[in-house]
Amino acid sequence: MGVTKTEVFTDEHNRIAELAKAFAHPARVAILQLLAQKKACVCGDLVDELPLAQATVSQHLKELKRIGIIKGEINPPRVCYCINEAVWQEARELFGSVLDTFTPNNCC
Amino acid sequence: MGVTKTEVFTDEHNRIAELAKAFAHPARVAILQLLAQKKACVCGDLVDELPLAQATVSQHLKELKRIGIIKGEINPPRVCYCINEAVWQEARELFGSVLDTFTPNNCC
DNA sequence: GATTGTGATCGCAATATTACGATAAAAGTA
DNA sequence: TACTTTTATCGTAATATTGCGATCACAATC
Repeated sequence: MGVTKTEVFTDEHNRIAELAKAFAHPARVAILQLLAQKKACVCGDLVDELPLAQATVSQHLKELKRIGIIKGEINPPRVCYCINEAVWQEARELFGSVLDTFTPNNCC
Repeated sequence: MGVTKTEVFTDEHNRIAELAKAFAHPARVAILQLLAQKKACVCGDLVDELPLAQATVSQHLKELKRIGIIKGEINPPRVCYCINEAVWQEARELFGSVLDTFTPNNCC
């Protein structure tokens, strides 16, 4: 297999998993952090900051765009990437909804 | 390839990515939520709650245990799984450290 | 000592991910 | 039109992940 059975899980669980995937690779964490702190924005600048080939960075950007957490604005010959504020907020809320509902137990 | 170049990223970025992986699959989100809300604890109960085979659930539990976000206590013939509070807190802090440092921009 | 209940592990198949060189695409510039 | 710059995409290779049936391991119980 290798294919996740998304259809048997709730939409919320699938969405949380998808948003978590955005952060589930160190390069993507680095990209998101650079964009969030506005230390970079243009694709080429991100490539300069990251120890990865241009093709690889572009691929990660594509995945982040697919998830929706970033958006790109073409500014020939450059492309400027930015955090999608609404989705960023969605991530905060969904992660919070899971992480904040932990009640310590004495079960084990 | 298929192998992440962890050595070229910071420890923090790698750790965030690893913790995010815990949430990067809907089954694991469901497991973590069940444990956080204490609606299940024993492995068998988790299997009953999830639409996956026992072997698959066990594998996800192993991965969560490897990451450290859950711990298991053997209680023959059962095994009781619980959230590792310290790591749960670590996740909250690290995710927060990224998600809270977003300053809206007017770049694009 | 055989049986039972519970969970871990093995082995396999299928798909996904990561990485990168090479090349294409797009739009401006000479 | 040719050239340059920047980014996307293609193709490929290697490794990782997901899923499950079958089996193993362990301790309790009969």
